Amino acid sequence: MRREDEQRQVGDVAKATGLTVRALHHYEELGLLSPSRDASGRRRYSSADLQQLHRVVALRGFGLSLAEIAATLSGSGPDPRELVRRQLEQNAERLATERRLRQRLMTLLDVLDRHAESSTVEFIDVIEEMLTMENSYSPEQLEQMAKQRRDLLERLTPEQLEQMNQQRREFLERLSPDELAELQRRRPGFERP
Amino acid sequence: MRREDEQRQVGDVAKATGLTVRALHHYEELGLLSPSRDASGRRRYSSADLQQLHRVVALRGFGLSLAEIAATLSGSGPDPRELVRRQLEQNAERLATERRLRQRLMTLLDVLDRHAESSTVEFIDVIEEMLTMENSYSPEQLEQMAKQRRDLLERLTPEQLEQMNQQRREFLERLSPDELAELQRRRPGFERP
DNA sequence: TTGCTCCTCACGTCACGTGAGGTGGC
DNA sequence: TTGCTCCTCACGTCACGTGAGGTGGC
Repeated sequence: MRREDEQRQVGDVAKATGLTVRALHHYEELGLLSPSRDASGRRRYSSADLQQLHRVVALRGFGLSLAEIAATLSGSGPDPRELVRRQLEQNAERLATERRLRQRLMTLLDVLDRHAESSTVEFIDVIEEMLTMENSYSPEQLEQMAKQRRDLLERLTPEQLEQMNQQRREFLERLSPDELAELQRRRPGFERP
Repeated sequence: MRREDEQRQVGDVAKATGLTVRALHHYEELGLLSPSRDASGRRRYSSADLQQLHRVVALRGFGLSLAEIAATLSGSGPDPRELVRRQLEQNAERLATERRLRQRLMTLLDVLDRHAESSTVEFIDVIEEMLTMENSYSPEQLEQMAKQRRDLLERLTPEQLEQMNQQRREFLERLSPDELAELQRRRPGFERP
């Protein structure tokens, strides 16, 4: 019999769980796991160790930090419901952050696609323009604008696209000389209508 | 005249931008910013420095790392469109991760709310149960289950809640002795129907 | 003897936070 | 002289990644 007591080595555990050996060492350093050692000093994971490890992995999967996991498993952490609610709050914040970023990126991509010759210099110019826009418009207005743009672009026929270009030309023609100068100052490569 | 050439000190810049002095030092260490120094060695930020700083902040706002910002501003980075597309991909991944986490957390909160006496021990037990569930059910199934549960809970009348409890009792009665034993093994505090 | 797995340091990552200890400006 | 702002180290954070250099097991 190779393994008398079903004690796995660290490499086996790593393969079975998808964790790295280093991660297992790390969890042990933090006291989350305490496998025994054999005569030669090698770690031996019993089924109880594996169960403990699964708890760690489970809690990590719910977004807890390793310190929070240690507190939870030792019973010194906050009430479970409270814990989960906090995680949900943090998750909601991160979701909101990522959604805002997505809005900004999509708007930026729209602008870049509209702008044929987009060198890096112009790219930065566009970004600065977006910044000033974001400072002068409310987030709701910007979100609405981005949404409309996306909805439109998704269902555009060639005729509609031509119509858009027509509207753009009309928009440019309605600008006062001062406004046009301002636009050209901010966009050096901008063609006159 | 206090400020002859409109050169701001690092503290002024920090206040005006909402960044910390340390962050400004850090950007300078990375070569993102190079304010001049006055006779006594203090940093002086010209309007050109401030513009450069605004570019850094803008790009950071689009999710770029400071190294990516350095590459972009020096022109050695990838094409702007490609850059934005990559950011969108990473953003989509993070969004998906956060949405999955949210599903898991809400399902967990549902289970905890259903479970009156939720000590930490039982909490971990519930989590382990969810883990085995997640391994035996497909993500779609779980998502569907969580969704249904949430939709239901949002519109429950007291009568419907009683009906749910009734269904739960019936479910438990339909279990074989073996299945019931299994359930009790996994949930020590579980009451018999 | 040769691989293979294991061991223990110990530095690196990323964007700063946080003192420590000291100096010039108003 | 007293605050105030500034300066430069330099270590800490978080969850490991990544060698380095060495030893025991099959």
